[in-house]
This record gives sequence, C-alpha cells and structure tokens, in this order.
Amino acid sequence: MKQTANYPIAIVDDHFLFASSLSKLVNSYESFTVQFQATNGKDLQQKLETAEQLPKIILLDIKMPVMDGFETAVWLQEHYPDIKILALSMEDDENTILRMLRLGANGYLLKDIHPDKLKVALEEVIQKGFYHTEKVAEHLLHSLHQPAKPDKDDFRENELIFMQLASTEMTYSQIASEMNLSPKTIDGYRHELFNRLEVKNRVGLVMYALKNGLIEF
Amino acid sequence: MKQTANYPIAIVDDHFLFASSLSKLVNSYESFTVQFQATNGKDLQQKLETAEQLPKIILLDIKMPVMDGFETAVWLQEHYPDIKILALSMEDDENTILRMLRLGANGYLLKDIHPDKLKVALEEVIQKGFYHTEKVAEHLLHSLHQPAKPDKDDFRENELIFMQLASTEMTYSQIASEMNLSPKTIDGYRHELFNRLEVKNRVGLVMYALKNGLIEF
DNA sequence: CTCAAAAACAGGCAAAACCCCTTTTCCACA
DNA sequence: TGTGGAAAAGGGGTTTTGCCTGTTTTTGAG
Repeated sequence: MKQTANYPIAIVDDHFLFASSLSKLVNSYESFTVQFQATNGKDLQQKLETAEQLPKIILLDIKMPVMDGFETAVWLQEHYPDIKILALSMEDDENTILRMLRLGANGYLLKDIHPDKLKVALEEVIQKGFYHTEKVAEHLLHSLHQPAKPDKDDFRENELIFMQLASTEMTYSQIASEMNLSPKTIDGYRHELFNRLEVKNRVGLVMYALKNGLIEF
Repeated sequence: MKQTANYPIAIVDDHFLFASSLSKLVNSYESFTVQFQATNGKDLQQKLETAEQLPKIILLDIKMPVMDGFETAVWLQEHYPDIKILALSMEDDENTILRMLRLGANGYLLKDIHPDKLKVALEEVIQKGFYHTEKVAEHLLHSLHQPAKPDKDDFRENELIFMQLASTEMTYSQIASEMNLSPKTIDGYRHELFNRLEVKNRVGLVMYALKNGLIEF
C-alpha cells in the first residue's frame, strides 16, 4: 500500500443519491476520503461540531432546502475559515458563480464536468488553495463585459413586495390597499422601476423580476 | 467470489460527474454492472447500436440537452422495448412523473433518495418489471384529486405563439402585426384564453403559461 | 359541393395601465 | 431644531387593456 497524504472531505448535497455516488467516486481517489455527508447547511453545522476531525475541503451544493450553499458558505467563513469550499452546482448562471466566489468559495465546479476534473480540482485546492475550470473563468470574463445582473439587495423591501404582487392578477389599486399605501404611491413605484429597469410595462417588469430571481413564481 | 447473475446497466445523464459517480455506486452492487454512460438520448442511440450486449435497465435522466428523457423513452419503447427504463430525476412535479410513466418508464426515482433504494429499485425492476417509491405513489394519488395540469398539446400553435409574445413588452396591436393578424383576432385569442384558463388579465395569463411550461422565459 | 363549426375580424365602451408634473410627509443629521 | 432629500401622495391627462355583442371568412367532414 502506497503511503500518501489522505485528506478528509465532506459532501453537502440534498440529493442523497448524488451525494452517495459522489462519495464513492471521491473515495476511489487515493489521496482523498469522504469523512461525512450532509444534506444541507444545518446538517453540516451539527456534523462539524461533533466531528473528531475537520474536513480539509467541503464539496458544497448551492440549491438546498433549509440552509442553502450561500448561507452555508458565509457560516463556514465565519466559523471554520480554514476549511476550503468547493462549490458544486448545476447553475452556470454568472450571478450565482460570482456570488459564491465572493462569499469565499475556493472553486466552482459545474456538475457536468468530467470526474477526472474533480480529482484535479481537489488536488489543486489542497496545493494552491483554489481551482477554477475554464468554463467558469469564461463566464467570469463574460460577466465583465455584460452589465452586472441585479441582486435582491438592489431593491427596497417595498419594491420587492410590489413586484411580487405585480405578478398576480391584482390591479394596482388592489396592490395599493394590500400594501396599505395610496394608489399614487404604487404609481410611483411602478414609474421608478420602469425607469431603473428599462422596461415599458407591467409584463416587462414581471418578466425582468422573474428572470433575475427577484420574485417567486 | 460469489456467483450471482450480473445485469448490465446503462446510465443516461448529461451531468457527467453525477453519471460517473452513479456508475461507481452501481458497480458496487454485485448484481449490477454499468455497461456504458451516455450524456443524452442521441448519444444513447449510437452507443446502443454499437453495443455488443444490450443493457437490461437504463437509468434515464429527464432534463437533458439535445434529446431529453421523454423523447428518449419514446424512442426506446419503439426500438428496444425489452430494455427497462428507470427514470431518474430531480423533478417531483406530478405532470412530469405521469408523463414519464405513460411513456413507458418502469419506475421513477427522485434523485434525493437513499442509495439503498436504488439497489432495491434495480432488483425489483429485474424481478417484477417495475418499481415505484412511496413518494411517487403519493404524488400519483394526489394527482387524481388535483385537476390535470395542461400540456402544450392542449393549445393551438397560434395560441402558444400569442402567449409567448404576450410575455414581452409588445402591445396587443404590435403582437397582431408580428403574427400577421388583425388586432381583433388577437383580442379573440386573449378572450378565449382568459376564459379557458380562468385568468383575469395579461399578467395572469403569462404567469399561468410560465408555471405550466407553455412558454419560455 | 354543402354546410356547420372554427377561426378571424369588428365597433364600442369602461376600466386599468401608463405618464408627467406637483405637493405633502417623513426622517436623518448637521 | 430646522432643513434637505427621499418616499408618499395627488391631479389630470393619454393609451392600452379587457369585455361585451356581433359579422365575415376559412376550414374540413361527409
């Protein structure tokens, strides 16, 4: 048996089948061993507290119930800054990637990569501290030329509520009473948002909000 | 080494990392061996043609580029009716499940199941010819009480085009000229759809169409 | 070829959406 | 404490949408 360093890995993904399969794959790499799996951020918190040994790298899914990848990354940065985070996601949405990297992820892998890349990624994160695929780099470069997509933080609470309600069949005056505001204030919200987002009408506003994840549908 | 039956399996999933990981898992079951992986339906077609041995079961993802799970299931039914299909998806949307089962899938697994269930599912499909989790059964029972969600086939081509255009910032008269129809005809489409879909206005129509996958956004 | 169903088209009217500009209210902060 | 800027509210308009009640044209089965 060869004597090589063996790094403990944790996998956080709500898709149990995927997480388990991925474990098998990671365990087949001789330098890495999956220490535990968690199904969301909360679950991870508990498992880290009771762990006798901390994982070196956490493979972190983004879309999860209860506590998603973003929240988890923030929490990890605060409580376990030494653990490297490798985000693992299907979303190749530029905003998502950027957001995750800004939150301190040491790499961003798309779930459709070749398994060999995962091994390389793990190794590079251990050695260099980070890893990025060409695809992610490409996306990042692209996003430099593309105007930044908006975030929920770019809007006031009332604006978000208004947009959510604008996506229903309510008239503006109904929205006004729902929000305990004058119809004229709603008129103002609309005008302001139309201008800022460069949309021409209510449908345009709703589609914009949906496309950018500002409202649920 | 125990001497047990060994069934060949094929995996069709565009997420290469998941497919590869899943292979490891399936290969760890002594009665099953992954014969090949494909990244979409087209890819599967080619690999089946050149395969010296046909897989007994195909683990089939639904959302895939090029040729998705639905198309693939139809094609398989026609060309290789003996191969069992186990649909494997994240969507627990009732319509999707029903549609897949109607297209001849012998089982429907959600990607967040426990890996043990996959083993059971594979075994049962071999023995009984089908397998369904409680969750799927539950969804199916639920769908009996829930009115059936609409399909693209429930709409005429023009209605779908109209709905797609209604989700833009165009006015109805602009939509009319875009579709080379009189504004009054568009008026008629709208009236008809509002009635049938029980929506009150354009936003309601657009949201309905989006929720039911009738239009892209 | 015939005829009934459907699809397309139409006028008119009220309501809602949209637009521009002004005034009041509120609150942070100097 | 009063003041400047932002949020809220208002007045008064045009355009678009939504909803009737119809008529004409197209389509397709027999």
